[in-house]
Amino acid sequence: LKIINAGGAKADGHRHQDSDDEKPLAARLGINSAASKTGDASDSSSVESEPKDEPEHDGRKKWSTLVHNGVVFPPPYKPHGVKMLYNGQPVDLTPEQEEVATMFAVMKDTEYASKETFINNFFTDWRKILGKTHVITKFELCDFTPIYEWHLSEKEKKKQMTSEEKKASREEKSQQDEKFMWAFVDGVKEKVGNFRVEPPGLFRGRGEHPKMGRLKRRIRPSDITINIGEEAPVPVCPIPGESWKEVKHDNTVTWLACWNDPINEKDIKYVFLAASSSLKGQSDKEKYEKARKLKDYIRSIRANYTKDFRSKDQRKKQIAVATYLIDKLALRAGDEKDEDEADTVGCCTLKVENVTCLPPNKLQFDFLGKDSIRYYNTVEVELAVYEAIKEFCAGKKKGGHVFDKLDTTKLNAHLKDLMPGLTAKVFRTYDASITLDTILNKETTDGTVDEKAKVYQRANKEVAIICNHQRAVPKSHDSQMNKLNEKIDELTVELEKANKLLSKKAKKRKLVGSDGDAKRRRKLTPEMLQKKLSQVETRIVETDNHKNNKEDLKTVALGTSKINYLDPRITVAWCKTHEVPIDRDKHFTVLNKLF
DNA sequence: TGATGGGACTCAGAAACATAAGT
DNA sequence: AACTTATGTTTCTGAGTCCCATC
Repeated sequence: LKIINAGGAKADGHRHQDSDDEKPLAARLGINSAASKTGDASDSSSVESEPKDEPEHDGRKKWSTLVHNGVVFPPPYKPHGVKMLYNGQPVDLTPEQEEVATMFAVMKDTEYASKETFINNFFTDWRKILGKTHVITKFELCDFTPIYEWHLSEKEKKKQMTSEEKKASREEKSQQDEKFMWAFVDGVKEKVGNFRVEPPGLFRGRGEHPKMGRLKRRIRPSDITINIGEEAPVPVCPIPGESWKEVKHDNTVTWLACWNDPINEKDIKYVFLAASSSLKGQSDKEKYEKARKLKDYIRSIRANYTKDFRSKDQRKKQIAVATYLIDKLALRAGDEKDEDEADTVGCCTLKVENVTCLPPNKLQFDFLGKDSIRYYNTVEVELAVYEAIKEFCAGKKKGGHVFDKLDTTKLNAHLKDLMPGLTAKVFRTYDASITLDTILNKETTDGTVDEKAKVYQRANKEVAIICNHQRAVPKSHDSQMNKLNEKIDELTVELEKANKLLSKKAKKRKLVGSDGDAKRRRKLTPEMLQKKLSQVETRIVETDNHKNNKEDLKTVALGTSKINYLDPRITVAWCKTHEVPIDRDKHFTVLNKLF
């Protein structure tokens, strides 16, 4: 399968995928699924993993004892007393009213501040706090500038603190947080992830979220459920006179505390352990293990869906085509979404306007996916798939689902029949592993560690592109590019100068003959000049590479794939065989210990 | 049998922050 | 040595996936 890039708004120019998908890994990893356990540890870059199944764990019980200290609440609001203007006049606000006004004022230089939905939602919620009789009734007459300026000066004050002061306040904070940072799971000290309760603020939904700007109210102890071992002391509620909503002892879950999301009361926010904890590490490992297992099944899975491309059963046909897309393009499953969320789609929820059929057999995808990130890609597909998509779209009006006989439940149920535990998202992990492994094996050469690290970054980049991990162009990008260009110009001038000097000397030398004395009298011998010349040359090349690399990665977010998709076992094995120190990367250093 | 909704977990990019590199 | 700036890391919290119970 060839994916022809049509040049997206972002992440353009480098989409491609190997048609030989599973070759490199399959060749070395499991030949047959069950017996491959011992066989696959032999190869250099294959991965050592002993699936040490914890016999204790029936899959439901997550811990036997759990001890922790609960959560940290944000400090109460401290009024600043700076008066905003209404219709040109300063207005008095209660601390509660001022708090919300400040939340808005502070967002002045974000995109949100100029979005209608955001403003409307904010103003509606604020007016509830202002009360019906308050002078403030029209947003247009509000002037938040005084508060914004107060905020700027506060920021400046913070910046002006000496590094000792900064360090001191940092240490004080971490001392306060210390007891909340750790939990004991079955007696083992583990890091807690987000022990801080989310502070109140204005909701910052991604994309065109209908609820953006709504007030996210303050969370109080009476909102919070604590989950802790039966034996463990219940954390003291840190706010005097208040108490927890509930204390549970549920060892089938891993969370330490939870509360209902104030924006969406049916959603729950959890306090979990950090990624470095063994509980998280274990499920991470299971994820990668499942992706590796898929290699043993992929051939038959592909045969299975290829057969169904022409099925008379429309549902079977849709499952086949959807699976094909998920396999080839690493699309997300695409759950159904609520009306009051941003309008985004995944595979199962693709709408007819998201896919364009380009004869003879190309499909152009254009839709907003998770986090409202645009997926824009033109792909050459098997003719049967092309025809099927055309048929699915035929006669449906805008907004209609391409896969109307399908949802993620049905799709996953079918995948489970093909391989135990298989779900749609496993294909993304699988794709990432294949890509990482293929590139590392194909492109790593004997060279410096830096050169090898560049190869790794290339692989990381390709995975990010396949997963469509994009980022906004960094604010400083243009200025950085300009600087690099200037640097290159400077160096080029220097190079030319040196070149001229050199040829002048060569001429002179010709005239004088190869007189050693004449040479030595000069401060710069031709040899020295030559050396300088090549130094400048390499610096130009280096700077140019650096520049191109930066431009190349300006819209690619490498972090997400590194953390969630790159199998640490592949990385660690590669580091070992190519003598790249693992501790060049903090993330893999941590995971190496964990895995 | 399938729709609906709740629950728990992974995955997501931005922003804040810390540190290293460059001047 | 003292800044400034680039880069790497952590925090934050929103947005998905997928499972299960219920009707």
